[in-house]
Amino acid sequence: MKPRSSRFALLGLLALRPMSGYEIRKTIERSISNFWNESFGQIYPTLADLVAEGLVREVPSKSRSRLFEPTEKGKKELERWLAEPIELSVSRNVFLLKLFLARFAGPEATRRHFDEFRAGHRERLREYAATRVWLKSALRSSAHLAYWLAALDYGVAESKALLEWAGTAERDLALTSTKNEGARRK
Amino acid sequence: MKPRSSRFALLGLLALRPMSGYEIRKTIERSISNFWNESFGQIYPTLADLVAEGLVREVPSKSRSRLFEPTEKGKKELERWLAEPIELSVSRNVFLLKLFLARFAGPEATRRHFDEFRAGHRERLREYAATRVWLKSALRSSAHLAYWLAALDYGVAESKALLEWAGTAERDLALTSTKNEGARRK
DNA sequence: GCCTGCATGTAAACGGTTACATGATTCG
DNA sequence: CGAATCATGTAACCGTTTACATGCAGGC
Repeated sequence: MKPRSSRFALLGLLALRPMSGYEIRKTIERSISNFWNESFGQIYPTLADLVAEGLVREVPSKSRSRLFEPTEKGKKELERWLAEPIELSVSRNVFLLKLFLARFAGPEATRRHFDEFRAGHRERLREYAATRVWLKSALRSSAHLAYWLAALDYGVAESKALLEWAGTAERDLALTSTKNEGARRK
Repeated sequence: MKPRSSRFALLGLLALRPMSGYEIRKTIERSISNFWNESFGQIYPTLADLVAEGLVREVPSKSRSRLFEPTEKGKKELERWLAEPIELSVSRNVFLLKLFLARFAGPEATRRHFDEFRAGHRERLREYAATRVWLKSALRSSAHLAYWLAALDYGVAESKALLEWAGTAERDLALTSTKNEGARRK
């Protein structure tokens, strides 16, 4: 995640079709917000940088929005970045941190975290299902479809697995807690 | 992840046993580095902050390392934080971003990403298995064991699911790419 | 006329990593 | 003796989020 991937995210989105900063934000929200986000405070300055570097150019627009598209150089740069190897970075997981320290909390708190965790992932699965239907009809002939479905299924696989894990994990925890009934805290 | 969780991570680790900044770093590396990391540049100033707020105090030490432990107030604060609900945040996923944009890259690049992705998760599973063995013997009587194993299993479940996903996803992609043989790019 | 959504941007603050500086201790 | 590791800390930088400021357009 280190090497300024925001710029490439923007570059990639503009490669789909010319867009304004505002449209980029909306598009992200509707498509990749499950694994990627950009704020306006990031988008507009980055867009200016990309233009300054000749990776993106502004195209004339009838409306008051400023449309941008990648230049040839920009497309090359995008391809280069896409081919670059990915270091799988460790993203912080507050849920796991709290589980790791759960001995210091009451069992009620942990149970609530598990409940919310499950609810969250069930909700995500519902969203994914809706997105899947929509994608298939809206992008019937798009060359991107297969990749976008694959990305969607990543989320589905993850949430399903974590839901299952949550079930067994909580049952296991209940078992050991009844065994050492009494003493809490360290 | 928003509200300064670093401080609580340190507080939680110090609740396990009094530690120096250096030891905190080492402990993180050996235990929760799969889902949490702190750098020295973060640890030492945060430790100073925690002391200034009366959540942590320094305990005398024979060696040249400065040992810290949570105060009563600190323990209370930790418990309070542990009970707080968790908003499941979206962490950026470069792999998925590249998959989403894969139409702009060559199929070789995508194949390589998948290979590395699989290799990475297989490696993780190997590490998890080793950690599991070690944990069970080293913490046989610890009240933390059950939680730590649960946290470990989270990673196992995730990696297993993603390995499976990668297999089917790549196969699906291969199918559609042979169907639309010829045209690449947009 | 007013509210919502469209639209662009800036400034400040934040959380975090990296690099640097320094020196003691331990072990081969 | 020299290298690795222990140990503490600071400064600079980076990417990102949040809040703020501004104003137009379209529909109720």
